[in-house]
Amino acid sequence: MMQSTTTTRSLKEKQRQEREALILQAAEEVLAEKGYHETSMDEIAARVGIAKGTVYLHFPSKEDLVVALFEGNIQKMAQEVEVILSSELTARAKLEQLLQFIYGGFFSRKSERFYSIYHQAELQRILADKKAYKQGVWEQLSARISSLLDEGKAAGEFDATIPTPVMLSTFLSLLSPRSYERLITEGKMSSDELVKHLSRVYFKSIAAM
Amino acid sequence: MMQSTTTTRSLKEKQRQEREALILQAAEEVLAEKGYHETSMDEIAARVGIAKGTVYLHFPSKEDLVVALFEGNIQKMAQEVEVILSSELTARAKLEQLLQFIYGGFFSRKSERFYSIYHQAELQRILADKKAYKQGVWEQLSARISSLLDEGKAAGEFDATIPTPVMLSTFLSLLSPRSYERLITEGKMSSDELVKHLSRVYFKSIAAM
Amino acid sequence: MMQSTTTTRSLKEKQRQEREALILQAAEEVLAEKGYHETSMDEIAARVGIAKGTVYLHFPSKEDLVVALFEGNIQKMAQEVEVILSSELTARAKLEQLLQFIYGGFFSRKSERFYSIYHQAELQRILADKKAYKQGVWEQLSARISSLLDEGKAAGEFDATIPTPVMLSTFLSLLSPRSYERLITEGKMSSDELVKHLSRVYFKSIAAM
Amino acid sequence: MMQSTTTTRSLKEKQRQEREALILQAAEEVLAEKGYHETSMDEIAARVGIAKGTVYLHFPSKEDLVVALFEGNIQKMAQEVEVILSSELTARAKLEQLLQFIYGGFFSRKSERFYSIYHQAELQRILADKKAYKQGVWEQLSARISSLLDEGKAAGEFDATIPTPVMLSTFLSLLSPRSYERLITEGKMSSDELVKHLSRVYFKSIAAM
DNA sequence: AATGAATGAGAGTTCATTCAT
DNA sequence: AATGAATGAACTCTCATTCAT
Repeated sequence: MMQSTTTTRSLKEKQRQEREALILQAAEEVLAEKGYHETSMDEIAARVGIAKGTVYLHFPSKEDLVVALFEGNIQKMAQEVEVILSSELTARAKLEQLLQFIYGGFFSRKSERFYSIYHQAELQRILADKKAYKQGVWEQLSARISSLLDEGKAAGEFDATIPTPVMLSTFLSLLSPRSYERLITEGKMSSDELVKHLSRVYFKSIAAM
Repeated sequence: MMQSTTTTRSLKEKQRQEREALILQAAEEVLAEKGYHETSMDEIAARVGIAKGTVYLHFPSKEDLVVALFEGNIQKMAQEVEVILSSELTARAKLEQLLQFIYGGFFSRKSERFYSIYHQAELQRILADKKAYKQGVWEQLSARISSLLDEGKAAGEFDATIPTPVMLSTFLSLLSPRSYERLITEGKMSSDELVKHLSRVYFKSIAAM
Repeated sequence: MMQSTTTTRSLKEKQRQEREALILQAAEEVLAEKGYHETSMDEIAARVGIAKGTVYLHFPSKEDLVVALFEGNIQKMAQEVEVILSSELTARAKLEQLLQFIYGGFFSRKSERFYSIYHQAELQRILADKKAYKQGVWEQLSARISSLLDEGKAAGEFDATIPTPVMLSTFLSLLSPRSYERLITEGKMSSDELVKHLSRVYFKSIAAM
Repeated sequence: MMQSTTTTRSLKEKQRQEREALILQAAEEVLAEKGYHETSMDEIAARVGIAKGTVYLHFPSKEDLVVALFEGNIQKMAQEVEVILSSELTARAKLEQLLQFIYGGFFSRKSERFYSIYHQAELQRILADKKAYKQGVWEQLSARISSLLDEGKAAGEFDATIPTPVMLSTFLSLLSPRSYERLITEGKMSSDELVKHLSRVYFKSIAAM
């Protein structure tokens, strides 16, 4: 009896979370396609195949919906990045893995879209108000990579005459693949090849002489 | 009489163009501040100090207004770039000048805003429909730089084992200064210093060995 | 067996009526606080501690719920009034008792709220459609008091030159205590004192000369 | 030239005010019929024969619309009342004029509706937030009448043993004609007759003995 | 040519009501 | 019987666009 209740509850809870995931997924799709303002709650609901009101059972507002979308994605990304960064590799190897993760694992499967959404200026404005995670996650990542670059300099791997912020920025620009995207989507090369080239070019650029 | 009319006409025409410039300038400001959808025709008109209807005498729609804005900016930029590219310098020197132009001349004065607007995904969608100039200008620029890189390879300046598209992408990412912007605005370095560092890093990365 | 069923049934029936009473009570509270349209079925259910759907098992609609609320209150009030009116007192004494009942007994305990709800224009509109009880009860009360006033006139207690409808209206306005309420809630006087003053003033106003 | 501009401007301004008056009038009608929450901006606009958006050109929100409605009415009423109260009459005569004004002049023409709207509890809640005028006008009126009653007591006109707040409340209840309304609308008597009766009854009730 | 009042489609949001569990 | 997730009509408000003046 008790079990039945518990079972029922967890079943419902599971269904609830599944639906929430579907909503987030649909939102992600439409947002990537149309951007924040041209995405309507009606369309998100329609894509999931539910009524508009139902979306509001899960997210109290359109803003909250996209915030949840980002928090989920950023959380997941941050965790996987953390695994890489806390491994026992050289600075260079960690950065290479990071690139591989973004382009191969994370990016090409899921975050192609994530990036395309995340960089929408309209969303930046919305998310800016809820800085918590942005500073809490993005800034953290920046700090971690800066340390890594400094370690590399100390270990004689990297060129100490290049300011770390410059190294960081050029690396981050590799992680926010605006231009590189095209190379893959236009079929000029595979993501593996691209990562190989970018790694090589990047490490050559910052290598100690 | 005839002359008077002509004079009047050209005077009026001049006023008209001045006003059009004012509208474009106001639009640029508000777009940079608020993004496409949160920019209202009302506010643009108000900033110029004219009536909303008057804006429509110059541009048939909000979309056309921003398209005109970009066409103007891109045209100007393309011209100046052309001067650099058609000079008698080495490939490397041309690319360095290009960077200097973006960060020093064009970027810091005017295109800080241009870039912040241009990268708004909402606008990309709008502009995508009117590909004409995008392909006509951006693709042209890409093609010119690709040739330049190939020349450099041929001249033994650049590393021929790096695919030109990769070189191009990394160079273009230097021209679309997302991350680099911060370094300047946060006061970590001057735009001159930044360009120096970026040039050095970039050419080191693609240098022939 | 039969008895057990009956017992069970009456037990359930009793529980049902208790719950119904709780719903009505909760509805009364929220309606008094927020008015009809700002009262949601959700909040009523939440206050009772049951599900929204359960409320609909007792009342087929929000409208029906408030109609039931009034019918209950008016019924109770009518009964108690009837006791007073059918007693063996003089017209004046009956009217005094009526005032006392409203302000002391009924009003201060329960119908402060009843009145505050009943006078909401939004509810009047709803109730107007279901005139049955309104005419059936309120009009009845009016008729009874009119008779009483006529009796008083006949007995020489009241001033026969004042039209009975006027007497009735002024008396009814004492029973619908809009302005008088404040005197009590602002602590200017007790409800007993207020009734004493109102009685005195009222009977002075209609006294035979 | 200048005159033409001025004329045009004042003409437009006049039209604007006329339309604003039409909107207020329509709002008044619908509000009286349906109450605040069942009144939609759509319906108000439809009654005026304009688009919904046009209403928002005159009033920034539904709330502001009804606030404006009341401020206008209360302002007008307050002015006329002030004329009466600052005249050179006896306390009693002033109060009689006040009654006449409400029932004859103001009430029967315009404020029958005003009262029916003003007493809607839903509106009270809205107006409560913008107390300014409520306290500024209604409380002022109450204070003025209290003084008047005190003057009457001092002059031996009124019964000093009745607390002024009680006198005030009974008088105010005459001014908020809930029950009296019926006497007129049901054709039992003219408003003149009603005022005569109410005056007589009221002053008899508070008369010094 | 210039104005800005007017328009109305479309957005986000709420909530009484229904119904599968 | 009881639940509460799902529904969708209806609401307020915005703003690009039009057009009479």
